[in-house]
Amino acid sequence: MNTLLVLLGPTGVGKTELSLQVAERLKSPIVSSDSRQIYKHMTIGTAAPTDEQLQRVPHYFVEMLEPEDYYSASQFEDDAVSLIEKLLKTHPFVVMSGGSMMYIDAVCKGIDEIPTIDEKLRKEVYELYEKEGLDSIRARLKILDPVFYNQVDLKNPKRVIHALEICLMAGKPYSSLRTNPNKKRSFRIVKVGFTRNREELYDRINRRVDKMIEDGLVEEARKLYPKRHLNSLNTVGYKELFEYFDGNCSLDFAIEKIKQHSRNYARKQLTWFNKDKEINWINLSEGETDVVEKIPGLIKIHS
RNA sequence: GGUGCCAUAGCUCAGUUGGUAGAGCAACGGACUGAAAAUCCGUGUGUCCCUAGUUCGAUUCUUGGUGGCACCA
Repeated sequence: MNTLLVLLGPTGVGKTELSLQVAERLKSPIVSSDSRQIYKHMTIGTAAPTDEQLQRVPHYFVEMLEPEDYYSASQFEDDAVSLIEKLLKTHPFVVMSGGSMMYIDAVCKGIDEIPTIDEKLRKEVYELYEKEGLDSIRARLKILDPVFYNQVDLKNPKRVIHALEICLMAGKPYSSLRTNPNKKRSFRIVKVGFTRNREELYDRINRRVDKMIEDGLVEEARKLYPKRHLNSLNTVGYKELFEYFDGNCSLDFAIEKIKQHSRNYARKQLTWFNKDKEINWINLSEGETDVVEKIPGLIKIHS
């Protein structure tokens, strides 16, 4: 059966270059599972593949959207699954590479059918939140969906608000839509996770941020500054520089924060990935030689 | 050189009228199903600078050091 090889790992671990080598070896295209590299005009800050790297192997879902375009894990599920099925007709292997946890799970397990919230409703609910606070949102959710009310993290505004939005949009309780599908795909999935020892990973992240600054991240962020309120730009590497442009901190402070937030993000990714028992881990700090040659073996183990 | 102030968590600092201590940030751990690089939650033992004294008991008071800052020479 044709195989989707999922390559994942925390930011800065070295996925991009390794994925290219693996894809070249398997004669596979690369499907990116990165919720930020999917946007245009953010290439430096998201460490997107370079033009040269993009030419080595065909890539999908890289620099595809404008920052103002709406996108979601669910849309990614639809788009990526149908693309992968199509590619697997002519390729025995397709490599999917990226670190966006929810995007990866959306493709591997699927997510529930939930109506898309239209802008008007979202605005209304947010205005209610601004005016009356979270308590009011909670109270409404409790009436519309007492089941989910008891499950949700009531301190997390985004979750509570979103649940209410869904209830209003769907005309039924959010909990009734949460079926935890675990959809079966028409292709085999093998997951390989790249990791490194913490200290080394952090060191790589710090150095990569310095390199981004050298490569012109400040100028890139400056051009995007007018669009700062877009969700796509609520992103490490940009939001800190926007604070600097606002005059709220020095450039050096912003750079330190970018490093720190990137490290925090890497840690969060590892927390998420550690729960996934299907991942075959490769620790790149442990003198692994010829990782690329190891991958086909891993694929066989699971066939 | 003299005088004054300061020395407490990785950092910035609070505090204990003498009963061995706590905030913010960092760090670490966790949650996560249509905005996810988002959003949220949990975790605080540290020679309270060193030394000698007073005391049942000192991080807290006193002596003497050491280091830092300020002012005066």
